[in-house]
Amino acid sequence: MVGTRKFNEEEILNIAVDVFSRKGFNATTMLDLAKETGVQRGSLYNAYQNKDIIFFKAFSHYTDNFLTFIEGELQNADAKKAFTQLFKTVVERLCSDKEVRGCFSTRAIMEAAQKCPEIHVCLTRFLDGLEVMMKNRLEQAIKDQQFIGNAQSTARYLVSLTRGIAVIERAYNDKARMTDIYQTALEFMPFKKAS
Amino acid sequence: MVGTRKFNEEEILNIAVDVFSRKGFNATTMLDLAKETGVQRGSLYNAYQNKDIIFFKAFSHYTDNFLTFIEGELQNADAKKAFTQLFKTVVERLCSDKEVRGCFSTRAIMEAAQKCPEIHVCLTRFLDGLEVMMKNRLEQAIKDQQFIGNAQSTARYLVSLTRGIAVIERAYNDKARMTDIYQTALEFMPFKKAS
DNA sequence: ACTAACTTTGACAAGTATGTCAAAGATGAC
DNA sequence: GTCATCTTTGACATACTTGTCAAAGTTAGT
Repeated sequence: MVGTRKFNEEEILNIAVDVFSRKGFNATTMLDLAKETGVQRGSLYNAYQNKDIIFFKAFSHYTDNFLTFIEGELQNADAKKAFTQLFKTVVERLCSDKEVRGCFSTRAIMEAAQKCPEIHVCLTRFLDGLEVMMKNRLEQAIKDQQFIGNAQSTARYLVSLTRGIAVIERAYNDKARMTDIYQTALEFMPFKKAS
Repeated sequence: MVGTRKFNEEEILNIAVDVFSRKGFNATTMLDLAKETGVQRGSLYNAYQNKDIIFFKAFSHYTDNFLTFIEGELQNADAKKAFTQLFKTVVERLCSDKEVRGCFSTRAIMEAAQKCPEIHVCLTRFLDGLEVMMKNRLEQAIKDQQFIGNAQSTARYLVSLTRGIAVIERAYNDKARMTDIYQTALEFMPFKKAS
């Protein structure tokens, strides 16, 4: 590669995720991104074509990380513990970091997905990925006789619940409340100890 | 009142709810609102001061309607049926109407609440209202021996679930999926027929 | 009919965001 | 060291949005 790029793409995308998370899609301008990344606006236009594409790449980057990270959380041999761990991590990721960050996939995405079909596809692909991951774990649990129910429906339900919790984060920014919610949900589910 | 206003406020607010629902808060301009309501931009600035205030009034109007409407849905003497009816109505309201409307309280609100504290308060008040309504119904169910559990936590959990379903609507716009989700959730809950 | 009080209307000014481009600056390949 | 190639930078033109205001229009009360 000649005339190489000066900035680190990974770094730029992480910052972009952060900015979009805080401000939302529409409220984030190219100037905002330029300021916060330290990369000139013109360079951003040169490297990516526009805001949509930066968002798309940032979101993809975020979801890839998120999914691979989450997958590890479901490893516990006890199904209920596995899902508890998953939700605990989701909540932690929602609340942690700088001030209030909110869930990237729920906030900015809703705005961006509307105007950009590619991003909408990216969103559903992410949710589908989450769903498949949970579904697989639930099927395993059923085999292990730790759970009885429809894996597909339950997975979709749990995905929906994670989105709901993300919204609650935005409204109340109260970790205890979010924890209470997923614990209540999991208590209702017919998990059993391995027999 | 002298020099009376020519437009009907109720009508304007309903249209505003619709426009904000479709476009989101930031993407909606005063010009959009003027075009769709048929009221000149200057008149809107005269009547309300800015977009925030129009949004605030529109949102309040929407939630007032929503809550009073929803309350009626919980009347069924059988607790499980009551909540099923509630979710059914929520889903119907999310999907019905013109094209995709999405949940006003989940989409535009997330954007607006961030920049405007008054709107944020309005949002939590709405969610709190929903929560109280559900909590009351759950307490009744406990008295009726139709449910066992913590009414407060369960109510919060169900509120979160309604938000999650609203997000799913945006992502998939699939009524069957949304129905499946709340049915799955309600099946998990320890409802009993009246004894 | 007149007036006071309010609304409507269109125009204006100022600020903000986008996207493009030419000139200048780097860098790897030869 | 030179060249071809890409990146960086700042400037520019365009378009959009906001908010304000004066002039004109309208209406209830007297």
